[in-house]
Amino acid sequence: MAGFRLFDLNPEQDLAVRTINGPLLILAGAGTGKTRVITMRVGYLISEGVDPSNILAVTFTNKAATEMRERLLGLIGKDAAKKVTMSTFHALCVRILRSGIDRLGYKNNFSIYDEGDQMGLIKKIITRTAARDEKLDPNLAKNMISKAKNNGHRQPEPGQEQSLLGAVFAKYQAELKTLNAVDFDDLLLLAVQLLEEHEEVRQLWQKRFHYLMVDEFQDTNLLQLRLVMQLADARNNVAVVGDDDQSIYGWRGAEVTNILEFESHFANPTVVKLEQNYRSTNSILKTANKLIGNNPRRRPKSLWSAHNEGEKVRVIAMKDDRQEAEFVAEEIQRRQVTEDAKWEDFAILFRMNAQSRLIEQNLRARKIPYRVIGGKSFFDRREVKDLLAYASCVLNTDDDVSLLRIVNTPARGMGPSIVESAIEFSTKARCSVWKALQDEAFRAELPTRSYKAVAAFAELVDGYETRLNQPLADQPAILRALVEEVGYLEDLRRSCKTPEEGLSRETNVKDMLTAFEDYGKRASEGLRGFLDEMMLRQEKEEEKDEDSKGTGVTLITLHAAKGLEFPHVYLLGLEEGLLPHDRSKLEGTVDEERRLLYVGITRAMRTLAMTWCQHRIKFGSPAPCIVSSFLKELPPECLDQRSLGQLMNTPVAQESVKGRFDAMRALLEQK
DNA sequence: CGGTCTATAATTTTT
DNA sequence: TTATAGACCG
Repeated sequence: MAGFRLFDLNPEQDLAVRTINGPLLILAGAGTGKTRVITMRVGYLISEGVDPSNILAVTFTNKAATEMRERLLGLIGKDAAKKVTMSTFHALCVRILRSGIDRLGYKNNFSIYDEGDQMGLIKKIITRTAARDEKLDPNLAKNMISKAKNNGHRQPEPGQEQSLLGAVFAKYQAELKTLNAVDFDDLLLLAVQLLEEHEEVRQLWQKRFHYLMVDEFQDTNLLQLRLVMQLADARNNVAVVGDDDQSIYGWRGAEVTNILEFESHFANPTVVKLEQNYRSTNSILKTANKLIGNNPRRRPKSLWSAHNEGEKVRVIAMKDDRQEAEFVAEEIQRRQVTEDAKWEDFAILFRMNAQSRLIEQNLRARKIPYRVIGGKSFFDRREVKDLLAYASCVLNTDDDVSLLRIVNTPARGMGPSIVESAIEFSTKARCSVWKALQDEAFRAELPTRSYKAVAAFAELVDGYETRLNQPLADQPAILRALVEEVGYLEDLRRSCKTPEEGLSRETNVKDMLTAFEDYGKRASEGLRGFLDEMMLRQEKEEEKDEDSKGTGVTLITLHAAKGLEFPHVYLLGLEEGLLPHDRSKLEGTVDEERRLLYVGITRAMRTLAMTWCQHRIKFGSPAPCIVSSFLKELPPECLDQRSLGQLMNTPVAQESVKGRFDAMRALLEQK
């Protein structure tokens, strides 16, 4: 590719882009142009003669992958960009597994279980396994199993098999295998196993990718590291980008040590630090630097900016959470007018989702448009899951969880008693429920009516399975026909309380069917591929329709805010117990809470206000709060600390003339 | 069988 | 306060 130019890169960015051979660690602080460096580097690789199809860029989220693809498209053009593999860890693992999981005793048409499916299965196993006096929180079990798997364990540790948790773990794994299903953790676990244990598979993939790039490396867990190590061949062309100071997913299994001890995983890497920040004022950056400097075990970094100091970071004490919400809403409303700002320029950050409620009320009362990021997944919707379950069930009839979900939806005479006995039979015969339903020995026990219902259901599924698997089958049409034949939409409407709800659910189903048709036009993997994509894209409600983007004030948790930036940020609830959260002290993860605040602070471009309350309503009743200990770690010279009362007494005109005078007064007030 | 009542617990959530 | 899960009753 002739004429590719590296423009507007600072010396460190330039080094990161030009270092193409051997391990490379890019420590990219917040707002240092990370994505730009990654895409530029891909462009540079290609300009140096690397075949784009030999490049693999891995991200955590679909959103990041999409963004990178778009940026790359603008940089190197459609043809080359399309050949670069840009994928999430999980999607990559699906690709690896679809073409080789049979070596591990699964069938290549395996189903993918999301957390809901996983939970259902675990609950079932617990009730089946636990003795009468034993209890196990399914949620806890799920987390423990997930943690174990993310540490590379496919079964309970020796000695653990006797405990209920160990037994459940073992049974869960075994059951998944008979169901020919894998959960999200398995995708990584099994892909790593496949690569580690099967030389020929490993070589195949190593031959495929010569240059690896991993984004958000601080969030990788043990398995993801192992995956990268397996994919890297002897050339070890592994470039990772990340920031240990922004590692906030330790509780989900992320290993900060992956990035802290990069040198021990990939020998003699080039290490590049990106410290020039293009996002924030120096007041904000100094505040962030000082805070994070209190963390032990980090790669020292110090963000700086060519911007000026900017306004001081405000720290405002509130009487209570009501006042806090009122203040933020009022001020945003005022600033939107007086500072000629857009609603989109403001973001309100908090530790817990519960904190957003009061804010929402206040914003609504003032008719301020806002959007709440996070919340429930689109895929948690009943009708969406039902449709996916129908599809999954027909593609992999052994998928009990999906089968049980739709076996009597809509009602077709397959009531709980039949289902119960089918499950019982399947447990005894150690087969899937589907096999049980087909087994004459099982059917023989049933009364005539039930027998007929089972036979009809079996015929239905069987028929569609055959139709779908025919070569050149018009799969979208077949899926549509299935939905039609079972009368799903009618049943859905009937089960809804209001017509509006029914309509919205119906629309969701139709949208999915349309999405499948669209998928068929751009991909060749058929319903299986579509399902994979759906399962791995557990996107949230608000991400679904693009037009909802960019409208209004953003309400978001600190976790979800990583990677985003806003001109004006309000960071709420800087209180001991909230941030750092009480639980973090118990679990000894206060460092991570500090990083969380660090992430929050570094989201702000121009102004940042942090608030804390003397009282906050917790679980219905007001509780006294004390200011977060983190606040003492911030540099006083960058702060403008006051109580709300003091703020109100400041004339509006003076407020915009912040500077020396304010600083002096703040100093005096501190005493 | 399905709806309603009551006890219980209470971060964060990329796939 | 509120969400949710399991118990309980019509």
